[in-house]
Amino acid sequence: MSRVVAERQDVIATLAETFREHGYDGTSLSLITEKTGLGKGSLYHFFPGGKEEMAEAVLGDIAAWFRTHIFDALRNAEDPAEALEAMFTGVDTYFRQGRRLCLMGVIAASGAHDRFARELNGYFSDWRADLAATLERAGTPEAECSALAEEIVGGIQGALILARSLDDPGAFGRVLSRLQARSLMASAQ
Amino acid sequence: MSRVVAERQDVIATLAETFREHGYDGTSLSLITEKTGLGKGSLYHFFPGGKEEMAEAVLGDIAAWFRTHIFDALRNAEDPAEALEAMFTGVDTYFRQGRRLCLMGVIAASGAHDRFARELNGYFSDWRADLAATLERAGTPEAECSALAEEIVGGIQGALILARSLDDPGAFGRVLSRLQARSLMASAQ
DNA sequence: TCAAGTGTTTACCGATTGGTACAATGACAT
DNA sequence: ATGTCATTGTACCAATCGGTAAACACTTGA
Repeated sequence: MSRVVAERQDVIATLAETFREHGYDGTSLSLITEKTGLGKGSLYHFFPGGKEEMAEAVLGDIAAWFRTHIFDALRNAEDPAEALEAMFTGVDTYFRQGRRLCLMGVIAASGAHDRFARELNGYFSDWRADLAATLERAGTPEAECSALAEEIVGGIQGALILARSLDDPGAFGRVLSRLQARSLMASAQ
Repeated sequence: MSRVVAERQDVIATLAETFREHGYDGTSLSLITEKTGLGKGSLYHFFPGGKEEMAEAVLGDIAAWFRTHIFDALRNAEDPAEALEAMFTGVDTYFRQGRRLCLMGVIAASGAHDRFARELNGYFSDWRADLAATLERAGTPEAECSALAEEIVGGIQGALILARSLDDPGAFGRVLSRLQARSLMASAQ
């Protein structure tokens, strides 16, 4: 039983990397079969809904990870400034210093975006809301919080695309530090 | 002769919107046939290299547009501050107030990114370089220019993805104004 | 008038797509 | 030992994929 769950988690992790690298439409079942080592029989046993259900599972998994590791940490932190710092380092690690794309962004920029609109909307609006609240707790002027949160969440997505396009992962870290510095400046006002 | 060129330009414009909306892998030849009203024969007459050549033509067209309307305007402007303002309003118009994605970003976030790596790299590095130079001419501290340009170019991409994901085009304009304000602040120092 | 492009239509190609059906296998509790 | 049920391999499906071939019409300059 527990082994089954663990294997399913492994499959989801492999699916995530495959979708990240090839996009939703670029990920064929044969590619999934190759990457996961699972035949169609197994795949459709775990995900009766086929490719769409696989992507949903992956997006759900990612959303859960961010919820527990980033969003909850922002909301529950005693020291909001500390939580902000943890968010930036956590994000830098998660996206492998700019070498890994965000699957939410990948889907949003693909033709499949309307099929997963709910997941995308939830992810980004949760992040924006929790970040804005934490910025305010950290002392950022109230009028500034929402816009700054929007700028940071969007900036992270853009930095990932920029890093990949320029073939320069370092660009991600540079933009990230600037965004972090801005959140510090705002809360020091 | 001139009509042929005009028609080809129309086809490229339709191709661009189709790729933007459906991504590279999500754009099939039958979809292209439907959107352009051209059969395969005509399509392969104009673009013997098939889908890849169509995308290349579109990317080339977009790069040329930005070169003449944005990059050159930045470089040749007498008043750099004015050129910066023109860039932000031009970008806002081009991306239809956040309702239109950037095809360069769409390709970068897709599995086809390595096939068009040269185009992507050229677009983003040109933009970054010309923007950085203009920021410096506008009085931005030298050490700040390159990083700020990077932040702005990336920020625009991220804002487009954010706007689409939140189904809130206005988010694009809000981020854009903040980026513009920042470029003004930096050059006022 | 006629040859030479320039476009377009239509039929077709093998390969691959996402998905289904089902028999075989395996582990495991009774 | 046996029945149950989760898991898997294989064969198969119609539809669509990107691309090719060749006959066809239209314009145009000589």
